[in-house]
This record gives sequence, C-alpha cells and structure tokens, in this order.
Amino acid sequence: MTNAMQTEFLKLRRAIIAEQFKTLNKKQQEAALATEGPLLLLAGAGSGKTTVLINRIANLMLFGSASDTEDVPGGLTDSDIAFLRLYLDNITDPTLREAGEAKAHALCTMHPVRPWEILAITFTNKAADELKHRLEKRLGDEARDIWAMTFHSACVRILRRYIDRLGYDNGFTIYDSADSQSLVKRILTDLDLDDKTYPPRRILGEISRAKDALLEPEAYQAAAEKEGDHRRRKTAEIYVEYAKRLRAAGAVDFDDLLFLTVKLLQTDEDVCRHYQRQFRYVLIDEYQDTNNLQYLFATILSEGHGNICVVGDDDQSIYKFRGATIQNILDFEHQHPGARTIRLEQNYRSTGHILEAANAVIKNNQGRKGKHLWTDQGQGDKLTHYVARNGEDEANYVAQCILTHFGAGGSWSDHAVLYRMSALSNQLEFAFKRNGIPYKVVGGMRFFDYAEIKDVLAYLAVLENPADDLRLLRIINTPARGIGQATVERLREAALRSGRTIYDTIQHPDEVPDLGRTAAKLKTFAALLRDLREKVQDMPLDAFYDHLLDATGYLAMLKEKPDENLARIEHIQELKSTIAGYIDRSEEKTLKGFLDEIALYSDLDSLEAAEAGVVIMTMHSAKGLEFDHVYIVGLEEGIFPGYRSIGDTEEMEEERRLCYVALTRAKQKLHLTSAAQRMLFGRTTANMPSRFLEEIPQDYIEKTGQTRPSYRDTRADIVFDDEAPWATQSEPTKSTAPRYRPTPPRAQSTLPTYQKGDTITHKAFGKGTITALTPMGGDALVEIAFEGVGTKRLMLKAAAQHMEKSER
DNA sequence: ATCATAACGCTTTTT
DNA sequence: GCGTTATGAT
Repeated sequence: MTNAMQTEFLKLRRAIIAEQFKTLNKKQQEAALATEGPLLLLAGAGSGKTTVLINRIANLMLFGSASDTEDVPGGLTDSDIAFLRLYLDNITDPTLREAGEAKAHALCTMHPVRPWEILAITFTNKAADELKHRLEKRLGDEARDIWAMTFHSACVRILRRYIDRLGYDNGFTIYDSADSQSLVKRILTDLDLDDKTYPPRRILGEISRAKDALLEPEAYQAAAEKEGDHRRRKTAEIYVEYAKRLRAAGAVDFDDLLFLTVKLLQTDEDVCRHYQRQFRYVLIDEYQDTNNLQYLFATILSEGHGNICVVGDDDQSIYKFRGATIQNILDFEHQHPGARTIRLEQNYRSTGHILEAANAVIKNNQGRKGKHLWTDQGQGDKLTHYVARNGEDEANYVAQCILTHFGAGGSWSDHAVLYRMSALSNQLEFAFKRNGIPYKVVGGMRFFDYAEIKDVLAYLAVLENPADDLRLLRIINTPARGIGQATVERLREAALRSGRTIYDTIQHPDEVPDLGRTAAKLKTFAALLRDLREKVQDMPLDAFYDHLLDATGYLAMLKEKPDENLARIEHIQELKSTIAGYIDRSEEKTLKGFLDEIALYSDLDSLEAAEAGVVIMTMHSAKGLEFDHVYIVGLEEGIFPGYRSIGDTEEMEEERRLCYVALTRAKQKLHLTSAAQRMLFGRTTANMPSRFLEEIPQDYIEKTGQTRPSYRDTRADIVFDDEAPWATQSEPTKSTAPRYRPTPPRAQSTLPTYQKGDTITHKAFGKGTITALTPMGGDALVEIAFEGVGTKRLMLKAAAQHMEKSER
C-alpha cells in the first residue's frame, strides 16, 4: 500500500469515527477517542462526564483502538478506500448511510473490544445502574457483559471465584458496617474494654485505615507493640480479634472485599494475569474519591494492557473523612508517565453568575489542578444572600421563596435545600409543613437499617451460613423463646471452649453445662433452624420467605401489637417485594445471590424515587445532582465551614470543595442564607456569616429581604453595626462584634384581616374557604379548604403573602 | 422481662 | 433539643 493511500485511509477513518460522536464538543470527543494508554479526564461539574464515558465505551466496542492509532489494517484495497470515500460523501443520506454503515465500520475497526474486556468502575450502585442503563440503550444487549459496576461488586465477583486461593471459603458472608460495629462492641465487652475510651466507630476507622495500608492484623499489632501507646496496642488487639472472629464466621467486611481482592491480585500470579489479560480497558469514575486500596485495584488490573482512564474532579473531592485520598488524582500524571490529560470545562448546567461564583470560591484552594468552568448560556440571575434573624426566619424565608416560585408556575421538585449538617433540617421541615409544601428528606434512616429488616435478614443469613455467630445471636431470642442472656453466655463459653460455632453448639445442648430447662428450648430452636435449612433448598424464595415469617413466629410477634408495629409489618412486606424483584431480575434466584445483592445494595430509594417534592439534604448527598433552584442554608462560620475545620488548612480546603459542589448544583437560581443567630444542640449562638460568602465577588450577589437583623424581635436581641459589615468585610474584626440594644417598638403589620368563612385565592393552591382560624402568639393558624387540593393548615402571616380575599 | 429515668453526645456517608 | 442508649427498679 502506498503512503498516499495510507494517509487518505487514515483521514477517512478519522472522519467516519468522528461522525459517530459529533454530538460531543471538541474536548468531549477527544476524551471519547483517546483510547490508548493512561488518560486523566478532569471533568468539571456539569460537563457531561457520564455522556463522555458512554461514548468512550461505545467507541471501544465499535472501533476498538482505531480512533487512537495510525496503524492500518492489512489487505486494504483501492476499492475499499473508494468505498469509504463514497460512504462519507453521502453520509447525510439516510438510506445510503444505512446500506454502507456495516461495511464502513468493519473497515474502520481495529481490534474491537469485547464487552467483558471493559472494566468500568463507579462508587455507588446508583451510578453503576445509570451507566448500565445508558450503555444498554446505546449498545444493545451486548452491553450487559461489560463489567460496569461498583468497586465492591467487582471485588465480590472476583472473590466468589478465587477467594479459596487465600484460604477462605468461596461461600463467604458479607458483613455490613452495622454488623462490623456490633462485632466490635461484642469484642469490647469480651476484652473488658470501655467503649468510651474505645469508641467502636473510631476503632473501625483505625482498622479500615490499617487495611487501606495493606496491614494484616499481625503486622499492625507488631507495629503497635513496637512504637504504639497503650491505646494503640489495645486497638491492635481488637483488630486481631476482629479478624479472627470474621474468619470463624466465614465473613468478610466491606473493606475486606477490596483488601482481599488486592491481596489476591498481589499474591496469586495466575489470577492476576488472568484479569490483567482480560481487562483491555479500565475506567474509574469519581477518581478523586478513591482510597489506596481502590487505587491499587485499578492500577494492578490495568497493568496488562496499560489502558487506564480515570475520570474525576479534584475540586469535588469531599470524602477524605471516609478514607479518600485526593492525592490519587493529583498524582496520576506522575504515576503514569506519558499520561494524557483532558479538561472538560464547558458547563451545560448552570448560568454564568453561578459558575463564576463557584470558580471564585474554589480559586482560594492551593492543592488543585486548576480548572475554570464556563458556559455559553449567558449570565443569568445574580445569586441572592439573605441574612436571617435566626434559623426559623431562615426556614420561613426559604419556604416563602419556594411558594412564590410555585405560585408562578414552578414545580416543587425544581427546588433543593442543602445544608452542612442534618441538624439543620428540622426547622426547614417545620416551615415546609406549616406552609403545606411537600418535601422529601434524602438520607438518614435507610431501609436496611430497620431492626426488623436486620432481624429477618439475620435469619436468612444464618440459614445460608450457620457459622455466622453474630447473626445467630441476634435472632436466638427474637421473637422471645425463653433463651435469656445467661443462657447465651453459657453457650458462647461452651462454643469458645470446644472451638465450635454457636449453631453447632445448640444442636447438642445437653453437652453444655448448667442449662437446666432451657436445653429443651434450645433443642426446639435448633430443630426450627434445621427444618428451615431444609425447606429453603426446595421452595421458591418468596414462598419460603412467607414460611419463615410464619414458622419463626416473627410476624406473629409483630402482630401482637398491630398499631405500634404497623410500619414494621409494612417493612417486612416490602422486603418481600424486594425478594420478588430479585427473582424476576436475576437468573440464579438463590438465597446466596439475594443476600449478596442486598449486602451491597443498601438503599432502596431508587425504588421510591418518583414522589414530587422539594428535596432537603446534605451537601454531600447532593453531589452529582442538579436542580433549577438551590438554597444553601446555614452559611455561617462554625457551621459551614464547620468549627472543626477552622484553623486546619487541609480541612478548610475540603470544606471549600464542598462549597464548590453545593454551588454547582444550581441550574438557574442560587439562594444563599445565613442566620445572625441560631439554636443548635440546645444552645443559641451568634455566628459570623461564612467566609465563603465573602469569597464570592459581591457584584454577583444581591441582598434580599433584610440585610440587617430585624428590630422586630420581641426579645432583646443581638444587633450589629449599621452597614451590615459582616457580609462585606474581608477581615472580621472586633468592631463587628455584636452588642446589645433594647428592642425598638414592633413594626405595625398591614395584613388584611381574615375570618372564618372568607373565601380566598392562594397563589399556590388556588381558591379556598377558611374553615378555622386560631390566634397563636401574634400570628394565627388558618385552616383552608382548597378546591381540589384539600385542606391545608397554614400560618396566616406567611400565607397572607400569597393569597388575597376574593368575592363570593 | 419490661419499663422508666438519666446520661450522653453531636459533621459529612457509601459499600 | 432531641434521640438514642445504659442502667436500674418492679
């Protein structure tokens, strides 16, 4: 083949491939087509990161390495090139395009990638699900074999197959953090240690960090013995015992999934080579949130072919507290010489002012790669800053803004309220309830945290793995079977002495001394478990579940107090639909498969998403989401940034990144609020407005409502100097400290008077009749029956802003 | 065993 | 200020 032919072929191939990705912008396209070698993709907020990932994978599947190489397939003929030229010239003609596409693509492909050769890792199940869905939509059924999953799922998949090479049983059980915590608590009592000096959460943090540093319990203990203080040596003791008991129960915890996988890859050449060969392309999402183990996992697996693509945003690294090292993304280019870096800085989400505010804030950080978000969609509205008197005033302000917007035709779910600490959610909830605003709090209690769910799952876990002492002890007397604490102690002692599991021990209770009459009860319980283990083999899982609830008496126990346990019974039922869903979805339909799935899938909120309402959540939970209108509340020194981070540069930079995340959630309108004083943890404090407010150029901010504390408060309150200096001054000085002043007379309100029977029109709810009016401390609670909407109870002062009297 | 009272403590969270 | 948890009394 001549040089000229080659050049022309390459040109045509580039054009034909690019045609598939023409909806992407230049940088996005570059990212999708740079398939070979290490690649760092710095994807700013709202820059279309997931779209790029999808297209990148599509490119791999369609064209293999062709988009990123000058290599030319052998046996190329003149007529092939002529064909490609013709195809490209007529690509706008749908019929010709369709007729020629298969052949054209075949000519342009170089080693197309098979789906299972792609490893695409995310952090959360939600992200993994979204990725899978969009891949299937784009690529069809083939996409199902792509390893698009979370770190932990990928590890489970590898370990289920090969963990025996580390001397573990392949049927291992997975402990969630609650299990880990109870195990540590149990160890603390057994070792006679006080859980105040050794808080289980902190201990688990230490253990987690040890594993992250690839330290086995023994190695950790050796180090602690050599240089550690008393506390550290005890911690090491706990770690040793913790690992021992996990091992005995045939269980691994969340960290072990990664720890053991990395260990397996490092020690077993066979396995390592197998996966290194398999994964031609490795992609890691949210790379700024990875820890050391995850870094090793990704690095080792990509070493076979050297194609590792990490996607992330160093400015959105907000999970240091759970072990993430921003250093992974900062050092990527250093660790991978020859790595290419592509920045996605065009933002498709927010208006100009919002982006500039975010840029201005994050600019104050030192440890960052540097990025500047931009948009071609205009400046948009300015941000607003409202200084509230207190938390209640702040919450009411937010509620009023939302009502106003809703009245103007907006929808509830366009709004999100973000805060630093969930302690701030209460007053918002009250304000929303008062004003009849539907809302949903994200986070908090999760489905699998309910005691009843854990109980039932403990039964299932024990049936699958009888060695699981922890779970067995959870259910041994739930429902009550007359097996009290004393009996349990004797059992544990006997088990420890004989080196057997509790399950084995209760099979022969006569061998346990001092049991007396309870031996019979144990026998009954043991027989029950034996029977259930048999039945679970030959019954469909959902039918077995019903049988389990019945045979154990668990449901009957709840139904003894139906009113009190209403919610619990509902949860138990809901778990059944989870099982049914699993049976529908999955191929293997085994108990083990189900337990695996839920061990790693601990929130069901994707199931109950739909509901429309204002979303209230922490800034952390808001990561990755977007809303037209975003309210960030509690922008005060001590709250955000939190008092623990003040004075610590690294912590402060993390807070600032969190602020950046929060600001960039907004598409249209960004409302910032701070309160001059606030009640928190039972104490009222006066906080300065957050430094982050000062880091935003003041031209981008509009002060709304009161820009100084109100004089209307009934009590003597904190009053500041005239010019609201706390919001504009760059250096807080003593002169801005609050001082006390007597309260000026109350401002006269000019509300129209309402009474029972009046008909009114409300901006949000339409026409209604006042059915009740109860005066309450200067305000009044009105009950209004709205046409079609139902009856709402509103505070008159707040509601009056949004309604007027109408004639009959 | 079940209930009452006191005491504590409290960023952020996924797997 | 509130919710959880530990301890003790009946």
